Amino acid sequence: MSAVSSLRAPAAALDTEAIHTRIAEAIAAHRLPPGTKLGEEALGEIFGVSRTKIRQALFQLAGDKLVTLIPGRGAFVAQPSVREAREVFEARRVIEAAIVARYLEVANDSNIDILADHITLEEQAVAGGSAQSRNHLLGDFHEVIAKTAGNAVLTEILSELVARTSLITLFYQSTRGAADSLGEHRQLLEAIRQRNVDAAVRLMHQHLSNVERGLVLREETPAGADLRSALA
Amino acid sequence: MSAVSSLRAPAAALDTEAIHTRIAEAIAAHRLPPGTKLGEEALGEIFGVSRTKIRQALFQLAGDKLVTLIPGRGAFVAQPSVREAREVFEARRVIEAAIVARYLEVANDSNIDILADHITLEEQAVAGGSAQSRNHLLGDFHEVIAKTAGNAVLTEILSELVARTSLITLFYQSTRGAADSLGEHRQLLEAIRQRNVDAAVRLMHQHLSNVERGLVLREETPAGADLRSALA
DNA sequence: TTCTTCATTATTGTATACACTTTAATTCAT
DNA sequence: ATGAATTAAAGTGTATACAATAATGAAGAA
Repeated sequence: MSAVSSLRAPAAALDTEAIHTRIAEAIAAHRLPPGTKLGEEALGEIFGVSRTKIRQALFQLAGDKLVTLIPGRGAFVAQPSVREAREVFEARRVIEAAIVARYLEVANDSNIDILADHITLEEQAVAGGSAQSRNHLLGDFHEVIAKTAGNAVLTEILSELVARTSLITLFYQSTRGAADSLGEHRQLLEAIRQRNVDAAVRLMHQHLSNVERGLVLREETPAGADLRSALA
Repeated sequence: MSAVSSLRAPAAALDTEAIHTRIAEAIAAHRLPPGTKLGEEALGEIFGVSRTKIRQALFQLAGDKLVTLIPGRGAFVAQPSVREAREVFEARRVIEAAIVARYLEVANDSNIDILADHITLEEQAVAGGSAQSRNHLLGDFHEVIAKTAGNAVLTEILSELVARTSLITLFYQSTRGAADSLGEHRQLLEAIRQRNVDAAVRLMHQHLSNVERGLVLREETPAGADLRSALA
């Protein structure tokens, strides 16, 4: 590839999946707050594609429950209800208790070291990183465990729930600091190192309940954000 | 509405969601076997809409893992791998164990009567119904419990897993009769009537394991089916 | 001013046109 | 007759045009 082409080329049109990922990440990273209008033409201009691909991506995002489609009105970043928030946390407790138990069945020492490294990253982000990278790493911790546990179906379900959790914690302004979650992750790692299944399951359950308890579960309606600065 | 209009009208164009549902049901009901090519033009003609809506529906179905999208080649009814089959059953055991426990917390006698009525329908279908209605009712049993348990997030996840299970049991020709599942459903109902949580959870777990064990988990590749007769 | 009504504008919903890729068929060489 | 190469057909990927719907704003009446 020539330097000229990389300068002048219109950046090889993104496909539907790439657009889906970009928007999903922007929502999870809190760059697109709940309620934001996702106009098709505006998104198409940002990504340099026609509305066709944008619409497909928005349909997929609606399937992920990250976006709400209102017929005739358009797409908006989802505003999870209090009920939905509680249900997502309960679902996560159910699934992640099983995942952490399975993790302890299959994980070897090197798997556990990878988890420890991840917690080190969390520590650095809590110490000096952006709120965005903190949130991302804290959610990723759960996905790392799931991936090692080895059930791809459960892992994918959890990924969707983690993304929804990110939306929930923004919408219901969490009163918890990232340091609280980090501490609980450390405790969980300790139980894992000791191969204590009961303790690990219990800690995972408590951790998720603590995060849920940290939410201010009242109905509110914040405003939207600027599309271009969030995505471009 | 006049009789004339109902005779002549082109049956009010179906929307994307309706098309999605129709195809999903056809797959779950085994009228569209795994591997069947889902041509966009053919589907558009069947439903009387353009490829635009068909494509949106196919994208959604791919998200449900009922359809596989191969770039440039088109959409095909999914052929779940042996690994995926096992993972779906494990996921169901995890989720449904939690659901049945929650069910016993919230269900009143009238809820349980509804479940009993459902089993009566299963008995009738096993006695004299079509294979199609038997399969549908046997899967529906699990969804009825989930719905009563009251967590919509878990219920929706389970619905998708039940649909995938339907695909799996067709692809890996089950050696079990519907009567086996019916018997296990009856046992489960009995435990529920006695409000025995441990027994109910154990029976649900065993039931799902038995269904999985009834599968012939080897790789195979059956042929496709005729679109029009399955959907029109 | 404030509410209602109507015209205008903007945006979504759908179909269609075209480019490009894959598949199939036909032709030619071996 | 078999297989490779070429050409035609069919189908998917994307953009765009048009129709239908909803949001916006102006004008007029209370």
